Amino acid sequence: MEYNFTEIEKQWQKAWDNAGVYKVDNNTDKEPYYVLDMFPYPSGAGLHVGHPLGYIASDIYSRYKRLRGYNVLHPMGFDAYGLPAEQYAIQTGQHPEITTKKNIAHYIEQLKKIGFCYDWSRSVRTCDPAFYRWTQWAFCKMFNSYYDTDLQKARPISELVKKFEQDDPQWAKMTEKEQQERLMQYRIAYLSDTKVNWCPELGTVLANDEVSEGLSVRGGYPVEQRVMRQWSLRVSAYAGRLLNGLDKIDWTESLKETQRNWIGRSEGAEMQFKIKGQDTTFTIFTTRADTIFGVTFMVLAPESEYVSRVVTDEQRQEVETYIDRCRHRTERERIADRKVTGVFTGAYAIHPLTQAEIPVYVSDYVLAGYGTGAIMAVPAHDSRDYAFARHFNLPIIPLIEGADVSEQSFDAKEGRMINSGFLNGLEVKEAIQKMKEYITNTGLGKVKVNYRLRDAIFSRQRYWGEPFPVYYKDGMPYLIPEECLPLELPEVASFLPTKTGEPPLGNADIWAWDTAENKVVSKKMINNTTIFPLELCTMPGFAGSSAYYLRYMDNDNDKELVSQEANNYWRQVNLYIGGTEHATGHLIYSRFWNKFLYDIGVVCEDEPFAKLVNQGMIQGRSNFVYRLIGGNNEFVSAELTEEPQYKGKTQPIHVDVNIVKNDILDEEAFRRWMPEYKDAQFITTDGQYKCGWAIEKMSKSMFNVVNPDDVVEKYGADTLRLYEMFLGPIEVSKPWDTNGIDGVHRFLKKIWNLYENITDEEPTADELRSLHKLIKKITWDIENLSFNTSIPAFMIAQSELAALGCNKRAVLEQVAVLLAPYAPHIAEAMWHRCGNGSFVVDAAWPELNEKYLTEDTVKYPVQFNGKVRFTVTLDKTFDKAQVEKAVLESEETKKYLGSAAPKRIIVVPGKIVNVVV
RNA sequence: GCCGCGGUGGUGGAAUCGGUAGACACGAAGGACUUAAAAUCCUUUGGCCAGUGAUGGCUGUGCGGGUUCAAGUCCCGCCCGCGGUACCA
Repeated sequence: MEYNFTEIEKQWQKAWDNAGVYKVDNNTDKEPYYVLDMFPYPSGAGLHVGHPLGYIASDIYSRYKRLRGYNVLHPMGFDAYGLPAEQYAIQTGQHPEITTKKNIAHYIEQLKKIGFCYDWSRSVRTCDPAFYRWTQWAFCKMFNSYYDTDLQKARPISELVKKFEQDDPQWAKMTEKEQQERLMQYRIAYLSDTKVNWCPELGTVLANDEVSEGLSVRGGYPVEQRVMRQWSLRVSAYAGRLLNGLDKIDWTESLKETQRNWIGRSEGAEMQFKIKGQDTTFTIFTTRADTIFGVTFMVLAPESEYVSRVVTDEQRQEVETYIDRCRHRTERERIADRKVTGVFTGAYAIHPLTQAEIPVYVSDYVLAGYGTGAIMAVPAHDSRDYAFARHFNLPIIPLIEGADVSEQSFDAKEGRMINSGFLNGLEVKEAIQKMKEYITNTGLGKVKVNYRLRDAIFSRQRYWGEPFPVYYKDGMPYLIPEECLPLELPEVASFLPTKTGEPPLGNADIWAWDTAENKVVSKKMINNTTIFPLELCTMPGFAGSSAYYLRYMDNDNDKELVSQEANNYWRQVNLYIGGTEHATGHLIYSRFWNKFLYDIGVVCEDEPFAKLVNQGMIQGRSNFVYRLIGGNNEFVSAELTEEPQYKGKTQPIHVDVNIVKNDILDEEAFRRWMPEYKDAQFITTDGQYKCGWAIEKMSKSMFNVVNPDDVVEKYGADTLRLYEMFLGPIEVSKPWDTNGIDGVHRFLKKIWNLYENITDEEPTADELRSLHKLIKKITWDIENLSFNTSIPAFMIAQSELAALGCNKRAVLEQVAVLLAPYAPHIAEAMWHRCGNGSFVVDAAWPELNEKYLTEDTVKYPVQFNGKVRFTVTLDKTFDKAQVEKAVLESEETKKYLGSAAPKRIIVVPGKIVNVVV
């Protein structure tokens, strides 16, 4: 019977659905195993062939684990808040909720066709009030917590209040507002005036990881610095734990390294400097305390609060002009224009050791957000200080023996100290240590660890996000009661900012909080005694994605984010698959969020994702046609474009890859493709028009987008799944090249043919050897996530079994189970053809029996001086001496040895023989 | 600049612990079946050299060295590509 994939896939998807085979229960005696895909943002374009790559891999792994007897949680949901839907709403007036719902429905439909074993009843979407209730709830918990730096964990803010009441006599005298302001400096979710990445084009602030080279990652619009009152999350408090936690998790080294760099731990010292003639001191941070004798000037960040304190009257005007200029420069301009700039403040610091007077400058190469926003400049040993010193003609004192600083600074931390008083003669590393001891002992400063990681800005001036459960009384934020959650997103007349520049929620009429009635009421009723204005910002994209994996464990619980029982059962994600692009965003925020929930006792694991694999990107493979310049709609076949008569006279044009097969253009389809090509003429060598190709990003404008639906329709879901795996290792980026898909499809046709006239006869030794070779290989592959190498193994098994004419149930049944994780539909049909009534997902993974693999003989490659010359087949039981003897006696050996005597013979039993002549 | 990853036929890739490099697939060439096409099947297919031929020899995993009986795999020094990050003191 012919392999009718359309029928098979339709039939079994329906049967699985009806039987609810993928429903996951929390109450079983089975071992749990949690496999998760990073959930997608449902864009209007739908899935392309690149999206399912990771999903297929995780699906194979999930199905395998299930066959091995685990209770596997393998859910899918949607990261449904985000900019595109809102931008679309602004342009068309279509409510983001409607577009989002439509897009999600489309995604689900596409995903279902591929035959994933998701339990759809556990699905979540971040824009669902039943879901974002818990996002808001976590925010409230963060608002009501502070980070105890002694215990290194979050604790209730009420504990801090108690401490203030006991230890600080001032506390009781403060007004409520003053107390709230003080607490705000400790809360994990806090409000502050922050310098933010403001994107005027998007009308919102962006987190650091949403900005790249001064442009917004989404849209590529310029970003500038602005001070705004914003919500932030105190992620930086967790920097140490986020760093140390990396040692406990099984992620790729490169991803961990990216996070380590992002967290950016650096150990150094903070030192105090006095200002000459003033009662002011300021603190700097340095990792090179040893270079203290080389300090020839100091630099403050333009935003540093020290600036206004130290600046002299004569310099004030100039300094203010400079600061003003810095403020108006966008980050992009700063990056583009690396010219040295800065101004003298007129102030001098006193060198704590030499008492020398050191000029204090302001320059934007010092960042306010890092360390103390002030540095001691050592031009001889820091390239940035060097450039500054050169520009302003400041002295440069070399501190390391033999360092030539006439052309550039010597930044390496090596060599012997000179010009450095009591540090002279020491190696740099010793000098750093000694200097740290010195400043600690003399009280000049203290040893300090700094992190680059900054707090995450948590406000967005946007509509399509989670509302903050916050109202304002006397300018201070208060939470709405927990039992009133979720605070639902209100309707607005317009998705644009208001005329007065408020975020879109400023357009909502019903958006005030009645503290007496505990409900949302009309803004008109605000009286600031019982009815207060609500927060107008919404939460950023990473809010909803930070704890979604917990929700799948217990997704219809309306009492808790996740119950203790469900969390204690599933614990954490065992295998997480997704792209590297989330290395410094989602994967930091999620770990932070999880650690916070761990601190407050909601989850039992400190790390959310035990093992993480990054799937590579699927790139597009574009095709080109070559239009003859000045020709009459004539197109030159690719192989002719370098011929003298056409060279340099053609223009490559992207052509839709869907009308090209194996780089051969469907000429008729091309003429129909666009009106302008209606009378296209083709110049070819052999009547076939050959297209050129290139690897590019998969995108509409390159006409290289391949839709999985089309592949499923043409070849079936099983072929798509197999082929995506066959393309190469899961973690490597590779182009989608349909050229090889026929081979995989042919394999499925061929294996299907084995399942005719199945008998109960005893399998032969050869058949069993084929089977067990396959069991061993596939098991190893899946355990090691090496899915690409399994497909050849299946192909080889198929051809071996076909050659043996195998139709034995005992063999074929097992092959069906092995294939089931990869190609579940055909495997189900094969399983049933073997006479089974149950579903193949409920079968048991085949047991490997090594005894079927052992052979009586070994084929030894025989090398002479490392070159393989021939092979001999010898008894498996032969020891080294017997092998050596057999090889030496062989006719072939005489040929290669001639009269010479071998110097040495290496025998690796079971492997190889090397004769050294 | 720094950090990370990679470089194997015409193409995607395999070689999992240092042990026959190029499995498997695509493409290409030739052939069978067919009125023809599609589908299917068979043969050949890293390069070079010799031979009518079976075959034999040399060479070959980015480049140059090294370790080893043996290197795609380990070590040292380069080159190239990709990704991340960047005034982080």
